Amino acid sequence: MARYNAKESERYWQGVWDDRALFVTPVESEKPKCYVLEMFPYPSGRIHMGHTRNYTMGDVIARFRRAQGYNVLHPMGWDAFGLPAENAARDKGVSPRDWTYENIAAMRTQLKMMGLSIDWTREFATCDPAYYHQQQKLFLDFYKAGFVYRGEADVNWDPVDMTVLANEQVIDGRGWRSGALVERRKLSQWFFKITDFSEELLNALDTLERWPEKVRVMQKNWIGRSEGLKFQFALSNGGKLDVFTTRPDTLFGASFVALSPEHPLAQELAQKDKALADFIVECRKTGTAEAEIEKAEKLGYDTGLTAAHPFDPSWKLKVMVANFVLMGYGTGAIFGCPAHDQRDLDFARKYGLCVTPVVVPSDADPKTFSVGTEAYTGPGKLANSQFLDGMTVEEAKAEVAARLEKAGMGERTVNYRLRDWLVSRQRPWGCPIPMVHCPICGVVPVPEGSLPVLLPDKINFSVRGNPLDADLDWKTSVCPSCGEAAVRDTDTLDTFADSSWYFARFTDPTSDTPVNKQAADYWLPVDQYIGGIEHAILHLLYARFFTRAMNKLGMVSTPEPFAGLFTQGMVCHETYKDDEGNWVSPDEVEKKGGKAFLRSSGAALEIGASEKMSKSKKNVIAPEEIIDVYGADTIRWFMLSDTPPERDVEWTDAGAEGCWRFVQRVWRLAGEAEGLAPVGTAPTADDEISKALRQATHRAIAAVTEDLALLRFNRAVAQAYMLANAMADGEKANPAARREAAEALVLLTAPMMPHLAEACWQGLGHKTLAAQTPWPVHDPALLKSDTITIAVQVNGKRRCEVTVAADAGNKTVEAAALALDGVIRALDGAAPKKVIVVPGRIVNIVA
RNA sequence: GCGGGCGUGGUGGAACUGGUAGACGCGCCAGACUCAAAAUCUGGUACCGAAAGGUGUGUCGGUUCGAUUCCGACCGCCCGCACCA
Repeated sequence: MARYNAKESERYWQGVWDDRALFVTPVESEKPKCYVLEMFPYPSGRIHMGHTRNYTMGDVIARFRRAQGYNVLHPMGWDAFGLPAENAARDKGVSPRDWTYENIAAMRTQLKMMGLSIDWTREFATCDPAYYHQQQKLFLDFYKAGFVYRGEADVNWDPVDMTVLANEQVIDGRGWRSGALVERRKLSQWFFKITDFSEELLNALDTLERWPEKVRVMQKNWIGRSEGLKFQFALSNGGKLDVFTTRPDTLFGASFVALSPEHPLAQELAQKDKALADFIVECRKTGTAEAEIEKAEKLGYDTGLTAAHPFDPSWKLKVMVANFVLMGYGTGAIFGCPAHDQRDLDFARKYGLCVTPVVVPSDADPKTFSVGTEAYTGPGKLANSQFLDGMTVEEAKAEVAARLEKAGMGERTVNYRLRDWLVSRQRPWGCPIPMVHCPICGVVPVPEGSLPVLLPDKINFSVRGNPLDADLDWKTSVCPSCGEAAVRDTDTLDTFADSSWYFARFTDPTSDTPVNKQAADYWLPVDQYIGGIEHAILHLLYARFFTRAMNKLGMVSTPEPFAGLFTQGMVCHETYKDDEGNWVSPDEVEKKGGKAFLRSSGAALEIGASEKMSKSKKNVIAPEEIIDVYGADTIRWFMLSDTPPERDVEWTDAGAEGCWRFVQRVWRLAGEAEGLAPVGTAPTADDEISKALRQATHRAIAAVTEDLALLRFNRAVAQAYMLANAMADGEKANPAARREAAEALVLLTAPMMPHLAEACWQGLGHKTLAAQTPWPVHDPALLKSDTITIAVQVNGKRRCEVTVAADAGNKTVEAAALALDGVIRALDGAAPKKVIVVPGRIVNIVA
């Protein structure tokens, strides 16, 4: 029999699917819906192994659910705005638009070679004017609803390139491109009011049952809810100072009050105090580099002001400015209780402030309990605290809160770590913010009828700063309100905005509103979303925020975008280094007996750890080369085999060859079954071998169905191997049973190796397509056997096994077990004290 | 420091809610076919032991008739957050 020609076959079947528009999703359907989505790619120009893993998993689910009778939506698009296009434009002198669309065309071709069952009629790129037109409408809808506001923000400003930089673009305090020292500047910027949704976003995490626990925990920590008390200190200068604390119980242990260097009061005092101003500048320097923060010494500056203790106005606390107090959390001011907070303790020890324990552990004596170099943060009873003495921490918290609230000096509040989302970017390759700045009317939204605000045809990258800002033709506009000359907002939206609602747009990508509610309500939420763990917080949190905001505006009915989330692991490969320490690419390497040599010279190479494929370590394998050699089905099968999908997988040549062998094996097994019995022959099990084969077939159907539903692809793969092995054992089975097994093998592997399945299915004499064939259903009667073999233990140690009738009673099983030679030998004449029989599982004899 | 996860053969990994540890793949070994090789097929493969048997899921202890699974302590690795009051 001829070997399977993957290349030819794959091209052929992809053509057949295309011609029949097999994966174009019908608008109306009586079937239950299933929306399968993988995180859409950035159009870098070529797909990498990570993409093939991600999209293969999604495709398996899409094909599996389609076969099970679901109406499946499985679309694809492009996250097409962003920096790489700007860099390419600047470096190569091409337009970012052309560069992006050329990359999209190249990647689309590569993805199509994978044989993915995607509805390509719904494809769009976020840089399509039609898409960002709707995004601008959405922005204005959010603006009208109060979800968008303009505020001042501290940003990383590169004074040479005259642009804002993202945090990761600042290296050692300098711009990554210009090398200039980055300044912190206060700029007026647009914000999305994600903090309005803090509570909802947090609470709803509990409803996301099909999300990884890990991601939910990360989001929970990111939102960072803490309950506490906000209250006021009266200051010696007559002013008031708000502080936030989660430990109001420790108020009598207070020994100072501290302000953030960025606190308005600190700033105000610095205007008349040169030394304080210098101190604040000093704090700012150490404040940026992340690694240093950990080791940074606690520094403080005594303002000379004092604060009166709320329960004893004669008790004065020093007001310090301290480098460890954050302006962005709470009120930017705290009271320090050194005995029960490590940071406060470090600070107090350095500046000689008093340390009074007010919470004493239950096993310690309040009279002698003291705090040395470690703050006590555990539970205990209050002491040295007047009316709080003897209370538990919880009781004391409530008492202090109640008293301060009653006195009008404070209130219980909930604080969040989450901050509003700054979306302004001084970048030319993004969605223009549809706002106009008028010298008379101020900030005015562009009227809906004047949308979209299109990007200019030509973007000049030779100017300093944002090309949109330098493009006077583009920038100049008129005020929609008064008609006077005005300028456009030259900022664009953070590209995370683009990916925050694309899943909703896919449900009707041509709608002339951002979403078509009817379509969105039919399809949303996404039933299975698949992507990398690196998006655990930002993308997924932003998408949840957008969905909630759209929900509030009545645009979609679902509050959550993704009912099921799966985060797949990375694709890794061994690394190689030559004797000079240079990385060597796998295609220059020859491996012999577990050692690596340079193919060109034969020089020995050092084999390093398996790491995520990356250009810098040169350990990249190009998917198109693998497809070229083995075909798409082999690479798909590899991506699903062995390693659980959430873990990192290592690409190996040997593994790929193993997959290729299996492709051939399935082809051969199907070919052997071909002429045995006509299509549709009812299988019978009139002899032992046929019965065993039929049982193996139906066990495989049951197992693969369950495994695929739970995304346990590696186990589904193992089940397919087992069925193939059973077919080899069942060569003597009757023709109908062999055909049944072959058809099951083909259909069960069809979602994973779809081209091979079509070829085999045709070979088996079918006129229909495997992709349109219903999923096989197992016969429960064939999962049961007449006899079962169970293990027999003596004192918990396995000694032998016994084969009994499946419906044998415990007494029968017990008697059979006790009669076994192995048991008699192990008992060595002793009488069994107790016999435990777990039906169908085990017998344990206690001697 | 805080939070989360993970430790099983030469190797990737199976083992459902405590019930035959090592499914399935890779690798390796042997055999068949072949002039030979490749491909393919068949068998074997946790460790010690000639065998009987013994030992084994990071380490130590506990619960249990029975523990990879549950509990406690420790060791090691990975990920996330990090002066959040």
